[in-house]
Formats: sequence, C-alpha cells, structure tokens
Amino acid sequence: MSAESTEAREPGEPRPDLLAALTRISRLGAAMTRGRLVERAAEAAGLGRDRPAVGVLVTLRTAGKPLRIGEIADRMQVVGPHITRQVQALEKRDLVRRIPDPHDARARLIEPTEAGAEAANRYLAFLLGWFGDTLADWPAQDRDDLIRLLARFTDDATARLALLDGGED
Amino acid sequence: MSAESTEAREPGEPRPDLLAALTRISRLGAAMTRGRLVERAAEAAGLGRDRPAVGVLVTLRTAGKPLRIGEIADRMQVVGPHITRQVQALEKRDLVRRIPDPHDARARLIEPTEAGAEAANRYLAFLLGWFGDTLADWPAQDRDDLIRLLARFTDDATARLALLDGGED
DNA sequence: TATTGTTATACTCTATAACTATA
DNA sequence: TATAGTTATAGAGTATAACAATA
Repeated sequence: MSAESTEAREPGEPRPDLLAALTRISRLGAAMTRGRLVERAAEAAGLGRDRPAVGVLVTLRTAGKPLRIGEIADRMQVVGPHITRQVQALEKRDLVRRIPDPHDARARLIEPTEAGAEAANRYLAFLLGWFGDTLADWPAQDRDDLIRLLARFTDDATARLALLDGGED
Repeated sequence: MSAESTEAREPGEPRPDLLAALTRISRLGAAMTRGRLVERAAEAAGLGRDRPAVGVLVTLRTAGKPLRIGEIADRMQVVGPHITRQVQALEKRDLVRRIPDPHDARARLIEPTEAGAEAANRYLAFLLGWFGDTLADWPAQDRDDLIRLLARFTDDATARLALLDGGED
C-alpha cells in the first residue's frame, strides 16, 4: 500500500482525478464502439459492418500466426461458440481459411487469407492513424509517457482482474 | 526514440507501441465489463446486477445535480428510451425519484434518493479503491502522469470523435 | 411545428446447454 | 473420461419507430 494518496478514499469523494479519468475512459469506450469510428475503419478496409468478425480478423492479424478457435476466444475473452460463428462468416467471405492442426485432429487452425490480411492491415492503419492524429499535437514526451504507462496499467489491471475472477471469494 | 514515431505509419506495421496499447485497452475493457469487477462493485454496494441501471445512478451521482432523461442519455451516450426504462427500474427500487422541472412541464428531473446516493458512493468507492490498489505500487510520478495524460487523451479523442460523427464524411 | 419523454418492438452481441468427434 | 469444436437456444443491452404531451 502507498503513502497518502491511496488512503484518501472516503466513500463520498474518493480521488477525484482518478474518478474523472475513469469516467472519461468509459465515455470514450462507449463513443468508440457505439459511434462510427470502428465502423468507419471497417468500411475503409472494405470489411462492412460486422464488428465481431472484424475483431476476430484483427486478433488473427496481430497474433501473426494461425490460431485455434479456443485460442481466439481466449484472446478476445469471449466463449467458443461465438468465435465459431464469426469464423464461419469470415470463411464465407474468403477472409479466413481453416487449415488442419498437425498436432490435434479435433482442432483446426484459422488463418487470414491474403484478402483478409490486407483488410486487417487497412483497418488497423485507419484506426492507428486516427489515434496517431489525435496525439499528433502532443509533446513527444507526453505521447510516449501515455503509451508506456497505459500499457503497464492495462497489464497490471488485467492481471489483478484475473486474480479476482479466479479467486471467486 | 519517438522522433519519427508519428510518421512511421505503414499500413502493415503502424506504430507497434500504440497498437499494443490499444489492444490492451480493448482487452481490459472487455475483461472489466465481462468479468466480475463491475458486478462485484455493484453487489458490494447492494445494487444487485443491473449494470445499466447502475450506470444511470453513477451518472446522477457524479453529475451532482438532478438531470433530465435526455441529459442522462447524452452523458451515457445512449438513446432516450433506454434511460426511461432504467429510471423506471431504479424508481421501483427507491434508488431515484422524479421531481418536477420548474422550467419545462414536459420534462422531469431525476435525482437519487438517500439510499441511491449512498449505494452510488459505495459502488464508486469499491471501484476506485480497486484501481487505486492497482496503482498502489507505482511511483507517484507515474501514477499522476497516467491519470493526467489519460484525462487529456480521452478529452481530445472524444472531441475528435464528435467531429467525425457530426461531419458525416 | 419542434421538443421531451414513453411505449412497443427489433436488432446486435454474447452466453449457456446439449451434442459430436477425437485424445 | 476429458477436451475442441459445433449447433441450437436464451439472455442482456441498446436501437428504431410510433405515439403523447407540452413548448
């Protein structure tokens, strides 16, 4: 535990700056998914409006290697059947294909097709370009700090979240 | 090393650090909502598992003043009918009440009851406590930087997002 | 006529349960 | 018998459309 700052947690007014930050994150998240940014990125990539399927494609793209259904589900933190359906939809559009898993005949590996990989690249380029533009006017120091601290924070928080879910107490 | 960082935006591999950060944010968001953190906070506050209704209550609590339905919807970035239903549910549980809007007889103002305000406080205390604990081991400088930069970033991004949605092209 | 809110309905996304095939 | 995946169904959350009341 830390010195003063984390102790000033009265039920009424706990750490106003943190509360403000969390409130903003929540609003930004809502604005991103519900707003048009993600849809525009998908359309700019020629992927239409199927957001969950785009998520699968991006997961495969950032993984950089073929993944099994269960592995995609883990990375996206959703259950298996959901991925099954998205992969089927992507397969119909020739954006992914299934290849045998040499180690396990029950599973198959999913990989993007060339078209799928290119679409994922365009999607990510759009999205990262947009965020890059948002940060373009920032001092380089602040920009680097934010990206670095954010990565660390999400790692810490995700790890603690896993503890919470695992501990079930 | 961030001199040319914003220029290295090739379609294939654009700003790996930013991509990594965004991927993590997305995963953290999924883990938070789908995981049990929000539900635990709500249960710790005696609010049960009705997440959307909790969101309304927290919105009212952080606003610090009675809000109209439309204003709650704006702040939560959802449409009106959704708020109508959540407010009705909260009203049945005596967590909010409606008071007349002195300036407009069409609208009514929603405000938390004492029980509602206390539950919102407990909820926020739990959530902020959890995040505070996550940051507890951090150097104070990093902690402050993160909160400050995050607030600025979400403000900038939200403003740009509004432009995008408004400008419809 | 424009605006605030409500009611009723539909859609998107994800979860759970039951089943098949391979390990 | 355990595990990977699929199929079928159910649920949560939010949107759209049609309407009522007041400005």
